[in-house]
Amino acid sequence: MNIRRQIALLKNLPSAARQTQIRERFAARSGVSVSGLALEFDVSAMTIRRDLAVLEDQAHIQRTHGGAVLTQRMMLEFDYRGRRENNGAAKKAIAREARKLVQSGQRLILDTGTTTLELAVLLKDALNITVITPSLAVASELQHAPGVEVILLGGVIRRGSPDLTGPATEHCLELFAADLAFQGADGIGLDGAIYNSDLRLARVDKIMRRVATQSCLLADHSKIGQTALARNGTLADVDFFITNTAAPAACLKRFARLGPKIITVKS
Amino acid sequence: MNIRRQIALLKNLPSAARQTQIRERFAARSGVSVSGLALEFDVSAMTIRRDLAVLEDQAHIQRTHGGAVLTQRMMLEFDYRGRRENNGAAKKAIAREARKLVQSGQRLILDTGTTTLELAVLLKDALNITVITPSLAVASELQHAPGVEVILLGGVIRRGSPDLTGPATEHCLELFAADLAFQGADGIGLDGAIYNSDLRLARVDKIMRRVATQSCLLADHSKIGQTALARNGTLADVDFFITNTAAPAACLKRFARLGPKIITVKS
DNA sequence: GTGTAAATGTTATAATATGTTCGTTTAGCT
DNA sequence: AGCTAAACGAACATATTATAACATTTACAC
Repeated sequence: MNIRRQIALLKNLPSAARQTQIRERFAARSGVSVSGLALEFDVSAMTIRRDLAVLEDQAHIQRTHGGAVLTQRMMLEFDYRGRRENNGAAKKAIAREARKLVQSGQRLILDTGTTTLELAVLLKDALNITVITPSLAVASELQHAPGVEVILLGGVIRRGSPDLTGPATEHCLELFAADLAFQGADGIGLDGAIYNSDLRLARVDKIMRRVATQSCLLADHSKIGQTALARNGTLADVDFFITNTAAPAACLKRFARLGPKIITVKS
Repeated sequence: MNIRRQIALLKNLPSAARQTQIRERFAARSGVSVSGLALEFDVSAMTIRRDLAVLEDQAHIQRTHGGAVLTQRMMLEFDYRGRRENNGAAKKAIAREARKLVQSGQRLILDTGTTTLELAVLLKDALNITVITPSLAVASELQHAPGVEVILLGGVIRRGSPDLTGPATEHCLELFAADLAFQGADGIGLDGAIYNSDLRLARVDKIMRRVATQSCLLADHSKIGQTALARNGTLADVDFFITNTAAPAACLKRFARLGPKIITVKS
C-alpha cells in the first residue's frame, strides 16, 4: 500500500475508529501530541482532545498539556497523592508539631491518613526508630530511610485506598508494643467522641491505643463537629491532641477537661 | 526504524511525555546532564530543569548540579525491571503455564520473586480469587485488579528489597489457609534441594507450603545446579515444578522420581 | 426532504509551558 | 583561599494549549 492510500485511510473516520487508531499510536511511542494527531487525522484539535478524554476514561492513558501519555504505573508504587489535600498547610503544621514528640530509639505506630503521612515525611531523617503501620503510603515513604525500621502490618488491601485492615491486621497488631501511637480521625464529636468512616479502621485504631503506651490524635479544625460511621473512642483515651488554632476555643477547653494535653498550631 | 526517525520522535513532545523519556534515560545510565538532555530534546536548559524539578517532586530522581541521579527507590525499581528481563521470556512462559493451574474462587499464595511477579501480572484479569503475598511488588501489581482480593502479610520491610520477612510474617501466614502456593527459588540442587539466598525467606517458604493444600515451584533452567545460603526443603515437598525445556532432561527425570509433576515450557 | 441528535468546528478566555535575561550560587581549579 | 566558567533560579514576556459555550455540520430515521 502506498503512503497516499495510508494517509487517506486516516481521514473521514468515524470517531470510534479514530480513537482506536490513536490508541495504536501509543504502541510506538510513550506519548502523543494533540497538534500532531489533529494534522494526521485532518480534524480540529478540539476533536482530538475530546477523543483523548474518552480514551482517558476507558484506556490507560493520562491526558497532559499538549497530548497524552501512557499511565505506566510504576511497580512498587502505591498511589496516595491521588486525592487533593484539603487543609494541606494545616496538616503539615500539625505534623511538624507531632514530630517534636518523637525521640530517638522509640517505637511508633503510625495510622492511616494524610496527616500521619505528612508526619512520616518528617520522620525520614529520624535516628534509630521503628515505625509500625497499616498504611502502604507511610511504608513506601519510609522504606528507604536509613534510621527507620518499617514494620508493615498484614491484612487486606482496601480497594482504592493504600492501607490494610481486617482481622489479620488486628491480630498482627497484637504482636507488638509501642511507645507512642499517632492517629488521625474522620470526625471528632463536640462531646469528644472520635469517629472513623470505616468500621474496620475503627477497630484497628482502638487496638493501636491499647498496645501503645501513649497516643496522640492529629486532626485539623475541619474535623471538629463532624461525625462519621464508627466511633472508636473518645478524647479521654488519648494523651495528646494536636490541632490548629482555627478550631473553636470553647471546644478545645471542653476537650482539655477530658484529659488529653491539647496542642494547637497556627494556621 | 532509522536514526533520523528516532531523533524526530524525541522532539515536539508534550511535557509529560518528555518527562517519561527522561526517566527512561536512567535505565541505561545512572545520571543525566541538563545540557545533554536539552540538546537531545531540542528544548532550552530551563525547560529541562523544570522537568527535573517535577520528577524530583515525584521522588523519582534527585537533582544535582548539572543534572540528576536516581533515588534509591528508583534504583530498586530499575533493578527489579532488569532482573525481570534476565531470562524474561522463560519466566513469562513459565508464568503462563502456572496461570493455567489457577481457577476462579481459589485462594493463592504468591511468594517473592520475579517469576511469581510475572504470574501476578497474568492474574490481573482473574475472577474472584484471593492472593496472599509477602511481596510489595505483587501487591502493587494486583492492588487495582477488580477480581482479586489482596492480602499482604505483615512483617519487616527488608532494606533494598520490596518484601516482608521476619517472625511477624511467619505468624501472620499461620492465620491463613490456601489452595495453592506459588514459589520461586534462588537455586535448585541437583539432588532436588530448594535454596533461598536469605534465611528468613526460607523459613517463610517452608510455612507457605504447610498452610497451602498444594504447592508449585517456578524456576527457569538457570537455577538448576545452583545452591544458595538456606535450604527450605526439597522437590519432594512440592506438587508441581514448572521450568523451561532448556533444563537438562536427565535432571528433570531425576526430579520427577521425587514426586512432583514436572511441567516444561518451550524456551 | 425534514427533524433530530450526535459529532465536529469556532471563538473567546483562562491556564500552562517555554524561552530569555540577569543576578546569584556552585564546582572545580590553581 | 581566591578565581573562573558553568549552572542555577527568579521574573518576565511570549507562545502554545485547554476549556467552555456556542455555532455548524453530519448522519440517519421517517
